[in-house]
Amino acid sequence: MQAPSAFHLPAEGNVQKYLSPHGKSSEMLRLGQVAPPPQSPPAKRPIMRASEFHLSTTREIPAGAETISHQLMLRAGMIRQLASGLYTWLPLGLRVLRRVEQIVREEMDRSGALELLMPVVQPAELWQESGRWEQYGPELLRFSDRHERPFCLGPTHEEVITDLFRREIRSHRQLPVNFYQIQTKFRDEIRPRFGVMRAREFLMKDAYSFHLDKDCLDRTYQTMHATYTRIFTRLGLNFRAVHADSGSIGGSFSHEFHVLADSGEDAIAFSTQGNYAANVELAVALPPADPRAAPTRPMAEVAPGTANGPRVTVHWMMGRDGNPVGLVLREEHSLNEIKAEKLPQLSAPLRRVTPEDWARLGQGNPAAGLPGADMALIADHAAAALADFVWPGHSDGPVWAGVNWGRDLPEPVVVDLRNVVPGDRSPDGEGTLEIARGIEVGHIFQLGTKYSAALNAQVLDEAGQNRVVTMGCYGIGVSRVVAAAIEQNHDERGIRWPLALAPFQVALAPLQYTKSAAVREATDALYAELQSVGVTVLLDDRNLRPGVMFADLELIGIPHRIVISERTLSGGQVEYQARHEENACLVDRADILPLLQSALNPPER
RNA sequence: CGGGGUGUAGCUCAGCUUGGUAGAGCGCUGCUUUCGGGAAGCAGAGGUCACAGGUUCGAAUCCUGUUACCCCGACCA
Repeated sequence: MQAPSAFHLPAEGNVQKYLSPHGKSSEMLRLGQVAPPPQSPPAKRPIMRASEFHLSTTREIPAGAETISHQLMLRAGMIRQLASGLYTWLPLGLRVLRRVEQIVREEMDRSGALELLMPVVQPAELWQESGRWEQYGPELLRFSDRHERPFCLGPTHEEVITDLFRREIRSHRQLPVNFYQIQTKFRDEIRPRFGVMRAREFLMKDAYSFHLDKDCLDRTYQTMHATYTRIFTRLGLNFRAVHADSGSIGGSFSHEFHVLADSGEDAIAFSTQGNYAANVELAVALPPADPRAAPTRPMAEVAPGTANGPRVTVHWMMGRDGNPVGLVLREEHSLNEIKAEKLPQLSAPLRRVTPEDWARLGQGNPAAGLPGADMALIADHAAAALADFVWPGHSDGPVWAGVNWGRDLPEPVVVDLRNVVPGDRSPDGEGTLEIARGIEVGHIFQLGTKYSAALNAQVLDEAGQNRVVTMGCYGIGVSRVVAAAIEQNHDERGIRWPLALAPFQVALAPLQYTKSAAVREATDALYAELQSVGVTVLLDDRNLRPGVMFADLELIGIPHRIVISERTLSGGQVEYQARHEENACLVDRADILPLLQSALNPPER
């Protein structure tokens, strides 16, 4: 395209008058009012022909692609890897990415948030001001410009938005405000993997809201919760919003949005009957309903194989005071390190006691014996409720059976220490917990004043006093959503896009397109009809053997396929198959348009 | 950063142990026949065997170093 640089490109609706050699434009030219661009080529109709679209599929499973979404994105020709964690989006993949982006944008706009765009490159000063220049690890990619001034590539934009806010917003009357952007992020992940699922460079929607008080923040937070729910619903994904740990970004209150898929990296627990849902990292394990039973037998040292009774395991952690603390759980339960890290008795980055530590402390490994009364013990509720239990011995050595709290061991501090397991009582009291795998695609936080205080972002309140604003932040991993959608929607033949994400809604698959005039005419006519009612269509004019063409269209996951052949055309029919259906069906040519229109516009749920 | 693995044709891989100047399948180009589920025949194109150094008459192959990518652990949307 040769857009004449001296002129604005005409808006699409006005193209005609500029292009017409005889119409208004020449009059206008004569009148000397508007100089049309010289000989702009006619606007090209966006016919999507497979032969011109660079479909680039492969049969082989690419080496080094572990997850299904990564394999399928490579096989379907959606992405190509440039370097570790860096991907090019090919035309097919970009169409899907844009679909996600557009739905996110529409719903954010609808929520009242305002789109802006911030730089990827950020000056170190802001990060020094917030303290994160030092806090953030090596995943913050730092570099210097030609003047030796330090910069970083933005992994997130709290500093930049807070800086913008403090320069722009003066009065509480301008609040609340919620700014968002859809922008490339860079995190120098230690180990990028799973394709765009965990890339170093990725596309993210991040929003930041500003408020004078917590109530106002709460309202926007709820609005974002509802907005995210709308977004993932519109995307056609099976998802859940769960309570979450607020992680390193800090803050008090947060929800994660997970796309459910067996390959997900996170475990999420949710109530079978109630509304409770939480990341397993955070899910509360209720104490057993029944109190501890009384001891019934004496403690005895026995061989490991002969011990009867419930067993416990002990995790020795370094305490804040430098002495070991034993964390006791039932053997069938696993330690929740997030919960453990929050215990005031333990050192803040959790650290296991090493053999060297024991030696330095002048103590033998207590796994070789029962801990004495001077050893600090913290037990999980479930372990604390045991009686006559088995205490572990040293490797193959003897164990202690018939052990009881208070009699053979000091009464422990009792807390929630373990990961929940399926069948646990739900913390909301309704039903029991189930556990599913999820892929985190969204996260909403109440940040509080962490950044606004550090960067001194204040507004004047009603009383004319300066007040530090309180903030929320709301992220969606846009590029990750694409991969997550595939993890959730695929079969042995390839991708099965939810309609909202599909790169094309309909594929036309003519047989003998270049040989049969009847097929070509019928196909072109159908193409034009579909396009005129706004359906996105891919016309596979590659004249491939049917098997190859079908396999390609199924691999790339187009939801609806119409096969046009002389055989069915002679009976006035075409063949229709939905991607998620097992079999095709014959449809009268006259019925195909209404059929597709109803398939593409399902009634509101 | 630890631990492990792999770099050979566009893709997936053999060849390396035992050194002798590089192969298969798929894909790609041309022609012919085929044409409703990844066709067949014929003819072709395509590789400084990741890079550098060394050993050797001779290195994809043996040695040393470097580098890239992948997998397992701590980070994260």
